[in-house]
Amino acid sequence: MLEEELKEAYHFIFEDELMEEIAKFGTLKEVKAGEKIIEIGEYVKSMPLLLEGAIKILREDKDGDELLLYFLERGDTCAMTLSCCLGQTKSEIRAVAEKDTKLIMIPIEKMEEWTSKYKSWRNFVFESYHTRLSEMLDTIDTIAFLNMDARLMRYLQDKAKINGTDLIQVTHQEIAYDLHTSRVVISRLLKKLELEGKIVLQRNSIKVLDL
Amino acid sequence: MLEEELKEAYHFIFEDELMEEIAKFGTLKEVKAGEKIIEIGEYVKSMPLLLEGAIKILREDKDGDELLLYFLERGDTCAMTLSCCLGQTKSEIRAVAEKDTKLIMIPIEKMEEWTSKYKSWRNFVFESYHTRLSEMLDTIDTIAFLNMDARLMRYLQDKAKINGTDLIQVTHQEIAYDLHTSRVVISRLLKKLELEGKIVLQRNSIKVLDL
DNA sequence: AGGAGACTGTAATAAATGTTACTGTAAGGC
DNA sequence: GCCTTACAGTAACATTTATTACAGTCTCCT
Repeated sequence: MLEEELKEAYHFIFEDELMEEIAKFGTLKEVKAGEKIIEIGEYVKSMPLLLEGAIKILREDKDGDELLLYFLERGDTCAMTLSCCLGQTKSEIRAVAEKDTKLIMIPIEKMEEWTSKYKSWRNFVFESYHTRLSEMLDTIDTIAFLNMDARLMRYLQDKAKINGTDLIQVTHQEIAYDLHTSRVVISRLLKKLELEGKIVLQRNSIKVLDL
Repeated sequence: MLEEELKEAYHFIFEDELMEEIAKFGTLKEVKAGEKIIEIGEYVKSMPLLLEGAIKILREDKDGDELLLYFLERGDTCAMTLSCCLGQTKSEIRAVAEKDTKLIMIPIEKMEEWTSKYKSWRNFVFESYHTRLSEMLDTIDTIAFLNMDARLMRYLQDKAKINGTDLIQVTHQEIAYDLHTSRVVISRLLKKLELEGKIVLQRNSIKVLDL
């Protein structure tokens, strides 16, 4: 069953022999929405391949407040974690399941081995780094170039897309945490977006119209 | 002569055989301070290894305004460019020489070859990605978590470090460009920092005291 | 039913940043 | 010297974001 899902998500990328190795040495991990997967400062002993679900990656400031960096989806791996594995350093980010999620965990010893052995694996790793750097640039653009209302709108759109529905289950406070601002600011801007006809507000959820 | 500088900067990292290949296939490129090295949207046909000098990496918003991402120094390579080379995509950033700079340009065909052939090269590439991701996180922290006065102070310290002197040759307008704000804001904050005894202002230059 | 706690709306105010406008001064060309 | 231009200082004002405070409503628990 693991093999099937693995195949579905990754057989376009990896050669058969590597697929077998992954199935052999990887272990399945299932996480419920909201559960923490990696904490800042932790040593990472295995690398995740995402089979199903979604993960949000967060950064923390010195006061313990958060900032959402980006989401990971099926077929993604966490280049940040990858980076930690290879460098044997502590995690610089926190990872939390956005939905119920299935992962395959690859022990780091295999990473090095596969890197020299399989071209497809090397390409996957490079490709992951590339995607992640692009995503980080996007994050920087959003933070540096956009006002809070535009950031909020983008956040809602991302969230809608990730969850595959325009009805987002989230409180104002949670949004405030992700965008590193205060609940009052979010409530105010959400109300403005509602008046502009872009969203509809309900208790504990938001319907995104403008998609 | 190229070989000597190359050796000085990279012989800790690369095995002898690879050093020879680099010397053979790489071409020396010299850039004066202020000169543009890579432009956004350009296809990159070779990868730079920094021998000497410093490069600043910039991002641009839709109005053409800039934002400084980070500096590169000796021994660094531009993971962003690397990423572009491997993926055959356009550059997402602009690179400008911060000081007079010497580079070795590696043709991209060699990259793929060396990646499978030399372990030290693979490690270098992975290491570069790791460093770059960390640097990007740092940039995000600075933008997202700090006020403009703290960002300014950090900017001045970085710049002093890169140029190896506490007397920075720069105008308020240039700083404003790098930090993506206006000249007036920078002048105001610089004056405040001067009153706090952290810097001394002169025409076209700033002396950083608090280091 | 009643109470506690989470969630939302909103006003009032403060602080940070952005914008416009004007001044004075230094440097370089003629 | 005189003119032009770049650079820096600063005031006045606008906008954006942050903070504090409080009220109203919904949900769940007992």
